[in-house]
Amino acid sequence: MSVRHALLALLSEGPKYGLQLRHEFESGTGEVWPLNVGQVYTTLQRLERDGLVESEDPESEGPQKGYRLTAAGGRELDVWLRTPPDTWEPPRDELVIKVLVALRVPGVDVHDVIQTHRRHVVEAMQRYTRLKADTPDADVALAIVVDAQIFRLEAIVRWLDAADTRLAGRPATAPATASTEVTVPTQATALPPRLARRLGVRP
Amino acid sequence: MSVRHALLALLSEGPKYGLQLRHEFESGTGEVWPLNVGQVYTTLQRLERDGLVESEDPESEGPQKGYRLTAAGGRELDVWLRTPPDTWEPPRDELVIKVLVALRVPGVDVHDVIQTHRRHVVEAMQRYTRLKADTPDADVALAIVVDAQIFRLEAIVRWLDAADTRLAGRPATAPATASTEVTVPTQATALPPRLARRLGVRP
DNA sequence: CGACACATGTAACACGTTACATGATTTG
DNA sequence: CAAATCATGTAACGTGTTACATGTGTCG
Repeated sequence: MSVRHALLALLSEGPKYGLQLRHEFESGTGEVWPLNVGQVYTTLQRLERDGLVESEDPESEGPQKGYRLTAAGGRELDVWLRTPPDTWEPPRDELVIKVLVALRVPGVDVHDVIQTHRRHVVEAMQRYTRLKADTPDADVALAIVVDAQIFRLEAIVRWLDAADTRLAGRPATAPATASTEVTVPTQATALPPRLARRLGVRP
Repeated sequence: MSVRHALLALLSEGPKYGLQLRHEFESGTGEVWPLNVGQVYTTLQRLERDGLVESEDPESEGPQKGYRLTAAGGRELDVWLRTPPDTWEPPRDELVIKVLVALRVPGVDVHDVIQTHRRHVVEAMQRYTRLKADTPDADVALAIVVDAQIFRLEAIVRWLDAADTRLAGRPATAPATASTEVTVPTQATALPPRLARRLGVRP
């Protein structure tokens, strides 16, 4: 539901059209999250259907089709800005589920699984910490996004450690029929492509 | 993608049927995340279509339709268990987007928005901290889920504070045409219904 | 019998992703 | 002119949600 409301927010500054909204969304969030153009158009259609947005006369100016925020759209936006994301029913967390179900898979050592993930997360944290150092002070949006990512990853590491402790001294599930050793697709330790581009780094 | 693979994990213990998978998923994750039955069936169908799972003769026993993990399913599961969730392209974070786009909404004080969310998140943290104290030691799954939630919320609070600092002394956007004060749907400070039930608390 | 739980499924919808199609305008 | 960019859209697919439909068996 983020895109829908983000578009409303951008339109609160004044009428805008599809591609423009894409650009402003991406630049406004530190160029980190790509936004599919197709989704912009379909979302605008749904917003118009729901009366949160109006499209202007396509006759007026050039090939662009401008959209304007309605009063109802303004109210919707205002509520969204102050409504906390569900701290209520906690969101399904893939990593948590992964660790918990790993407990029931025969022949899998949960400690192994946890440590594998820990390594990856720590690597990612180091990448972002480096990126933070390289971020120009002027780019507040990027700085804020990077902060969020670092804090998030840090929390994951702490949780992995806590879980590892909780699960220590636990009987390993019976070894599988055959030891299915699988080579893991190790991701190279480099910047995510978008962020690399963001900093003008050539891969 | 969590449900798909979680089902594979549960099936790695042996053949199971739809409702059974639902029960085991929920009990295995601390009874925190409800799993829709319909989704179980459709997911099983897709898994069978993709050759990761086989359905047993429906003739054999009673009304249940058992599913069995295939070799391909086992490989898929093994890879999934050791593949880190995308630390790569960071996941779109609704709260981050909310704060960033709030910067561009006329008449909205970002500091206000941030503090509103901070209050909600701290409240949620307190709920979960209390819940943690009430959780019997035997319930490892629930303890792990609650840990994850607490660490996650803590990271959000830290990030909100960092963002607030970064955005301090920033010119407030021009006041809106009319001061659109909106009463926020304040959620009662109580346990999430599922967790309340989980602890046998009567609402 | 009637209500309830078990068990399987389908339908409709929202959101997100990728890919493709179609014109208009700019620019080398 | 040809290619790239701007601008708008559509189609197909995966996942998740809610709601409904249908049978069977059990128990008061």
